[in-house]
Amino acid sequence: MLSQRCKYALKAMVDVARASGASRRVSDIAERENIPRKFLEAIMVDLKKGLLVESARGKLGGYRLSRPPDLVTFGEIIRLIDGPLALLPCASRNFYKRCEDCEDEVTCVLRRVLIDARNELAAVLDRTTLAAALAGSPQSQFAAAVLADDSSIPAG
Amino acid sequence: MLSQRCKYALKAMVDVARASGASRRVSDIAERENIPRKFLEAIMVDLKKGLLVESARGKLGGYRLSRPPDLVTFGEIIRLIDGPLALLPCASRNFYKRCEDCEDEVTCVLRRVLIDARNELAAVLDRTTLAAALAGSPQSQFAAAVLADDSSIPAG
DNA sequence: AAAATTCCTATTTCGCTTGTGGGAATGATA
DNA sequence: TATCATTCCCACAAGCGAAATAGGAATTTT
Repeated sequence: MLSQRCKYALKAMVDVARASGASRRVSDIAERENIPRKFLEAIMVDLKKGLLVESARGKLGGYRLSRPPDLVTFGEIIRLIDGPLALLPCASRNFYKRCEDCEDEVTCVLRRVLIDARNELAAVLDRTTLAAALAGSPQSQFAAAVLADDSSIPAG
Repeated sequence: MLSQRCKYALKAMVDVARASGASRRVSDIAERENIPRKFLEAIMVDLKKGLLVESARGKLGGYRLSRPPDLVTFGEIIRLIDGPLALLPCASRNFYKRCEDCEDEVTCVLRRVLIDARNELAAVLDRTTLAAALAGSPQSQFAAAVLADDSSIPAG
């Protein structure tokens, strides 16, 4: 399950994406999406640090996407806020961590299954972009190819 | 991510499945799988209440599967211990709960995406059985058909 | 009767999540 | 310059659940 924080982040990103390039204020997003304002402020800072949005301060300030919405995937947002998509760290690609209590990870039956599961889940989330979601149809192979991040993959 | 509890449950179920019908003691499972014994005791009781295993007390006591291993899926175990597979309750099939802060759930863009995600994830976990996992190949369409539990599905 | 097991109840400890509050830094406007 | 509205930063508090641990009751075999 996603954290409340992550759910808010996703809703906020969808909201910002709807602005088609324009800026949106935190207070407006918060009111529209029913998110506590101060809490959302902190979340937006995280999204900014993750380079998913850009910000402007002052009277005409607000947040806007730092990329076109067809280049921002749900998987990317979720990883930034909540971390791994996989059900266990040992089955994660981007947040791999060895299973402490596991004798032999390579032959671990459980891990094999959970890697299958994570791959299917990641396939959906890394291919579905904000643009696709707003358009209704869930596909954008282009973004999936562009955004594929295959760094630091465990051997086993 | 799965809880530690759920990871232990999965490892224990795989361990019990390896016994091919025989009983296994909690202390043996705990030692083999590196799980705190008292903690595992509580987990096994949960698995028993969920009808996934049967128990015998006393000197020759222990746990065994209550069904053949090709009729026990990973999805079933995870749901019993951790609850929904979906990333949000409003995208869950077996643990559906309305999203409080959501104005119109039917048209919610986020929910549509997360339902896709949950369906892909559930497809893997509900079709992969203990038997299939132990055999190495991940498929058992038979079990998926038998165990499909389509009760209480939200309309929207 | 003794030993070994499952099973039940209570408690503890710890860290994380979900916020709230105050105010500093920044930028537009008059 | 003064004012106002915004992002941004820091601290903290309350609550909650997860992960155990402990002790012993109930049950079954020998």
